[in-house]
Amino acid sequence: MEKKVKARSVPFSQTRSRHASETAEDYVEAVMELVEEKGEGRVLDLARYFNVSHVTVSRIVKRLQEEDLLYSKPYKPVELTAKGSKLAKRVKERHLIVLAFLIKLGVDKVNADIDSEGIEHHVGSKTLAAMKKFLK
Amino acid sequence: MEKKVKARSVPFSQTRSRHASETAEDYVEAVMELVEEKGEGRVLDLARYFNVSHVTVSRIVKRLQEEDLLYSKPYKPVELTAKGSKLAKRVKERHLIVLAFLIKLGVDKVNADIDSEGIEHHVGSKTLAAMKKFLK
DNA sequence: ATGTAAATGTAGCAATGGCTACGGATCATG
DNA sequence: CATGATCCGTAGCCATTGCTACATTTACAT
Repeated sequence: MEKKVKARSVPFSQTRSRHASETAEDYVEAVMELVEEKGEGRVLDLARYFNVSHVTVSRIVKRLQEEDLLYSKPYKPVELTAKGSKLAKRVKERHLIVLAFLIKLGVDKVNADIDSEGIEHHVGSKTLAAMKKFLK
Repeated sequence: MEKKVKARSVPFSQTRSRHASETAEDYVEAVMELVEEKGEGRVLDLARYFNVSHVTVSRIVKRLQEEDLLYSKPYKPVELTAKGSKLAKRVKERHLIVLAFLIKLGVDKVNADIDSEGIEHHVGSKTLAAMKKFLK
C-alpha cells in the first residue's frame, strides 16, 4: 500500500528558466531605476547595484539584448526597449506593492527592503491581488 | 550633480550561494516529506518531486552529502543526517507558516501552494514573525 | 537461479552566472 | 590634443543545474 506523494511539478517546474526570468526582471527594474535616479544606467552602475563584476553585467546585458529587453551600443549606456520598459513597469509596481505590504504587516523597513527583493519574483497575480486588498 | 543610487549590495548579495542554499533547503524538505509519506526517499522519488531527471538529483544529492545534509549508499534510499533533519524541520515549519499565511490572506489553495514554494526561501526571521502574528 | 525491468550511476554537453586578467575605447583635463 | 583615469569588452576559468545516452546494480518474477 503505497501512499502517493504529490508531484510538485507545477511549483518547481523549470528552475533554470525561472532563474533566468528573475535575472531579466531584476535587470530591467534596475535600469529603469538608474535612468530615473541619475539619467542613465551604465554597465558599471549595474555592477555596483547588484554587487557583481562588470563582466557579469556585460554578459547578462548581451543576453537581454537578444531577448529584446535591453539595448545598448558598445561603451554606451544601457537602455530599455519598449518590451523591457513594459516589463520593468510591471515588475516595479509589483515590487512596490510587496514592499508596502510587508511594511504594513509590521516588518521594519530594512528587512522589508531585503525580503521584498527576493519575494517579488514569486508573487503570482492572485497573491498580488490579495496583498493589494490588504493594503486598502 | 550626481544623484547617489542606493547600493543594493545587501538584498542582492551572493546570488550564487543563495541559490545553492535554496536547493539544499528544497532537497532536505523533500526528503523529509517523502520519508514521512512513503517511508523512504529515493533518487527517482526526488526526480519526480522536482520534475527533473534522476541525473540532476543524483549529482545534487552527492553535493549535499559533502555538506553533511544528506546521506546515502549507492543504489540506496536518501536519508537525512542530523544536520539535514534539523534544517528540514526549520524549513518545513517556515513553509507551513507561509502557506497558512497566504491562505488566511485570501489566496486560493492552488496558488498559495505554488507561491509559498518560491516565497519561503526569502522570508527572513522578521517577516516570518510578522506572518505568525498575523495568523493569530 | 536466471533473466528482465527498474533504479541508479557515469560520461559528457549546454546554459547561466560568478570571477580575474588583460586590452581597447572614451572622456576630462591640463 | 595628448594623456591618464575610467569604463567596457573579450578570453578563459569555475560551479551549478539542466539534459541524453549508456553502463551498472538491484530486485522481482518465473
